[in-house]
Amino acid sequence: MKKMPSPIPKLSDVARLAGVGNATVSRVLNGRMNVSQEKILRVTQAISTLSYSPNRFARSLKGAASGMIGMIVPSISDLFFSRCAEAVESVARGKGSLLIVMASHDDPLIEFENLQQLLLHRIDGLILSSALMRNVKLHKELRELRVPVIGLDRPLHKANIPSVMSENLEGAKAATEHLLSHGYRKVLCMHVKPELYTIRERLRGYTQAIKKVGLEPLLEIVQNSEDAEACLAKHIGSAKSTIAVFAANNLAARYCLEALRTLHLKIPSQVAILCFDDFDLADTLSPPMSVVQQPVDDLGRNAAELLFLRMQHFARGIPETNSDPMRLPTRLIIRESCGCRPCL
Amino acid sequence: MKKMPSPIPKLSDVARLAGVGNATVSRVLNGRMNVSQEKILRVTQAISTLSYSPNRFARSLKGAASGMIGMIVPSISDLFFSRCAEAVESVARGKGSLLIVMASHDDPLIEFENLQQLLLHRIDGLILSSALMRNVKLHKELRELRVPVIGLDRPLHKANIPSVMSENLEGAKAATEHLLSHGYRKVLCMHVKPELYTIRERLRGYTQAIKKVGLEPLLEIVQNSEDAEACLAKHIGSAKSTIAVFAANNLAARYCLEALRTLHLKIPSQVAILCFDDFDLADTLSPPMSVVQQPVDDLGRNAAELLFLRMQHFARGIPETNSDPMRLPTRLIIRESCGCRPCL
DNA sequence: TTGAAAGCGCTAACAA
DNA sequence: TTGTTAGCGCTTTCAA
Repeated sequence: MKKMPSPIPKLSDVARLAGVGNATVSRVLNGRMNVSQEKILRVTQAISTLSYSPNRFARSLKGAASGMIGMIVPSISDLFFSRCAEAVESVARGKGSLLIVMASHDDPLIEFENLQQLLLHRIDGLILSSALMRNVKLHKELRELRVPVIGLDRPLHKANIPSVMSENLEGAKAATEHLLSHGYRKVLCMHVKPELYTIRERLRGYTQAIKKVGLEPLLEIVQNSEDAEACLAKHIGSAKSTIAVFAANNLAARYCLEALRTLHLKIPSQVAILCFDDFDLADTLSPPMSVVQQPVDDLGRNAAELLFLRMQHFARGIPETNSDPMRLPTRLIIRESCGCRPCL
Repeated sequence: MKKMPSPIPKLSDVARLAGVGNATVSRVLNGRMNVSQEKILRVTQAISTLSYSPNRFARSLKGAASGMIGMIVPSISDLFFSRCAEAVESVARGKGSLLIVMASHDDPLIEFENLQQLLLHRIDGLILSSALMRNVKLHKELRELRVPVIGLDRPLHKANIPSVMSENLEGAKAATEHLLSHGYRKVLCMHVKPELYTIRERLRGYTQAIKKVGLEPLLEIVQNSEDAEACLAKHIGSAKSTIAVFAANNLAARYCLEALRTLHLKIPSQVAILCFDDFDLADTLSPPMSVVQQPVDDLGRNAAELLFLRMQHFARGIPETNSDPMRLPTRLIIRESCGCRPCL
């Protein structure tokens, strides 16, 4: 029985059709200079008539880059990370790379497994929002990696890895100062997950602003809307005047919002609120929510661009020079929930 | 100069250390049965002491699957698609596959390029929320693909490809019927992008419900909140009683919500509203929004599982039998915006 | 400027 | 049950 010719054309098919050697086709493919115009033409024609495209596996087996970068984030469906991922994908697309996104669900073990998977697939680089900052094992692993890594939203300088994040401290400080400028004497800070770097930074910013005016910081962890209710009840009890809440992220804001509804408290006349992290309906709520907006797209884009730069350096053997985090400024978006009147 | 031994161990390193032939290592790696217990042990030990893992490129060059599946969606940061993607990623992870997500931005050209990219990387399968249903070129392309494809949210039966989606028509019908059951005589349907299959189906469901009670359907395209305002003003003008709005997706609902706020109209006493697609703060709004909830995770999971099934069949040469869409039921979540009282 | 030929790391057919 | 060996499709010396 005769063997059918493979339906998928290969380099040697192109060579045969063009009447040249394999090496010449390869040279044309890779833009090497030392090929005559005539053969270049013959080869390119053969390529297009066969609609040939090179087999990436064979190339990569020979040492070429895989053309894929990885990204590990706590959650794919979280708006913050999905927007970052979209920005990263967009940059990657421009560089001819594909993006593989994996979710760690904030579990260091899953994160580690994801990392292994990505390495097995020989990604050329990695963007990592690491689940656990103090994970010594991971840090060691990362430092020994044969692949450039950029941190996103969470720092990795302990592993000597550069990262991109928002100015969490400054943003929180500005937000708190804004609330204080309204004259509120009682500004509390509701937050979740204080173990996260970003949250800790925001708490620090809040605390700095509060202490600067000689007040005492009121830090409250809220795990759900009931917590928020209790917290609100506690603080509003004695207050004749408006109290203010700085929510350290939009989950905390959500709990607070639910609590306010349950307690029938008016925003901002009884409780003013301002939260870190913009969210989808912030400007559609009544009243619209004032927020600290993170430059989400820029975070993703910068991380991606930094990564591709590192990958270039890495390929040429240029060592990492600088692992200081890149910090992007936030924007304070004043709407109405903080007590400001709508200004059009 | 002596050549440094490659720092990355290969199969032959394992073989040498274990004192066996390459083929034996390969057999152990692939779980072939005909290897003696003793050698299995020696090989596995050698593997772990070298912490060896096989080179995927070499394997794939030999014809093995790439261990990657692709997913093309209009937007990565859209909550609906990102949640689908998360579900797909989770299934893929369980099957030892990686997921590559690309955004088409609803542009058929980008979608086509993305598809080409994914094919060059030799994905084993594809989940596709196609930007253009009538794209003949794409359909032809898809039918000739050497890779199994599953549609998601948007049908591809014209390309003879199975897909997974919500019961858009039935969900919209039930929602409209619910609004009608409140006694509203004027139930309009605000929508965006009627060219989308899902929207068209929802409009059909709405229309069926309206006609069944002898009313005239009132279909209104709203591109922004000003449109929604105008539309609302027009319909509420003569109405002494409450009017109701069925928003065909959450974007339309958002425009409507903004319009209602601008016009100082009360929900649900003056305008009742119910929308297709749950969204993040639907239950935190005042009043909480009644919605038609899509089984987002199930959509993603089912699409992924269907894809892996197809991939298995495909590998064994079993032809596609059935390209009927799989339709998952929606849930009507009654909150307060439709006029129902809160029931705890 | 060109082509022949030697691998990249793996799998599988074939021999032993 | 084993090991030897010939490729998978490409890139890259090396020699012409």
